[in-house]
Amino acid sequence: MAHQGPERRRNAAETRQALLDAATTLFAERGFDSTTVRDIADLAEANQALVFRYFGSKEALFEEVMAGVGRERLATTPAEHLLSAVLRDLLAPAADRDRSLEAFLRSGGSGGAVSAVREQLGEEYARVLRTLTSGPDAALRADLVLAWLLGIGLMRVVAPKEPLSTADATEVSTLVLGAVSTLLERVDRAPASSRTAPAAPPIPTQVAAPASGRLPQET
Amino acid sequence: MAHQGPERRRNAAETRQALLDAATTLFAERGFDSTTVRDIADLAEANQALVFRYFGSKEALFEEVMAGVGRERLATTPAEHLLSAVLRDLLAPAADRDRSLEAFLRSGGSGGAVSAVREQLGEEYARVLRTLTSGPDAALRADLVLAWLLGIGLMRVVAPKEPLSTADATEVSTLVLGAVSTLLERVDRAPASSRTAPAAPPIPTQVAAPASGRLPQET
DNA sequence: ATTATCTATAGATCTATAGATAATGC
DNA sequence: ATTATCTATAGATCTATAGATAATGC
Repeated sequence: MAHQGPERRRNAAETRQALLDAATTLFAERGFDSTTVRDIADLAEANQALVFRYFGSKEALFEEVMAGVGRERLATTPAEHLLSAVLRDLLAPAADRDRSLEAFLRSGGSGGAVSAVREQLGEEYARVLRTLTSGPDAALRADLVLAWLLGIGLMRVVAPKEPLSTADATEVSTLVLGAVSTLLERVDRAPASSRTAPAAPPIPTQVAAPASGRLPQET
Repeated sequence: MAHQGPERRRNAAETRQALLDAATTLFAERGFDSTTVRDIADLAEANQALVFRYFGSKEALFEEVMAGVGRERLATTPAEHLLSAVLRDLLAPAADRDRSLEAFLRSGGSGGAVSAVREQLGEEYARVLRTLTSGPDAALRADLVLAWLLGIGLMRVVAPKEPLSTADATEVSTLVLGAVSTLLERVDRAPASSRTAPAAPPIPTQVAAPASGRLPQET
């Protein structure tokens, strides 16, 4: 019950960040609706009114959470590794997982701004995945791959179900990447378009090496 | 604003059913948290207190909603058609869709009893899908298929994303069933088990004929 | 003096219950 | 007389704001 960790000396920037971190954790664990502003402030060991001072509203705070980690990875991961990077992340222990995806999955019931942010993030992932395949229905195939990733996240985290929720990450990746490469490569339906669309780059069917997303930046 | 539809004469059974239907619709559209008991009563044109009289609590009402349509189909659909049946349902217009799946997807942030019901429904689907494949990791493969279905539902309904959200149902089914059959059939990793486990039944790769779930029962 | 933080509270919910009312069946 | 329905409200939230307090930098 006692305070723990180093006392923060009055520092707006640090307090703001502590609130953002606490919000990320709680939105991921309980979703938007079930998380109260007071819970967030308590976890951050800050005053509840500061949430409004620093972010304006609970919804604006959610937007900022969703704009965080996930987009960093999108920007730094090459397209052909995105799939295995997301899979690896999804299958990692909760501590070093990208919590914004969980927040996404647990906030399906919230409307308004929350809903808008959710859809926007989906667009961004799909755009990158789309570059992995070609042909007339490339976008649809890419969406299906994204859907699979979301579904796996759902069954590992939100509605945990054995054996998937505790299965070995490599085994899951192998199965998924195998089936996905089938899905992305079979473009033999419209041979006429083989000249318009260049061949899609091959999808690595093994788990990629750890991404650089979390490495400290060096000069 | 005026009442519409035939006035219900005092009839507990009918009122109860009207509340259950309204709850199914609203839980599917907004999730558990964002739906209020008063919304449900209003849609059912009933008094708010009757929700508690007939169901006990909001959570108990949710449990009853989730126990409905989805389980009917589970009981009546042969395993080898479940996959395409769920797909067809998922891809159908909102009006004749099984709303309990949407309620499931939109209630990821709710804990307690709601969470328990969610996990239980997942178990039941997975158990049926599991019969479609064999080998040491059959259960894992079945989970992955279920995850895909959930993810597709998510991107069609909860976080609608073009082109998947409006894509032709048959086209989606073809793509998914093709990739899934690859996933389920490749059991060549453990040849020793080919004697213990009988060959899995073939997965139809076409959309099945309309299920019998909604046909009126004849004598 | 500036500004990060805290107190107190308005105002709007929401679930759930107790007890009153009124329509039905005998 | 029975019981389906309604009124009124308790009690517990929750987001958000206004204004007070107190730690920092000059």
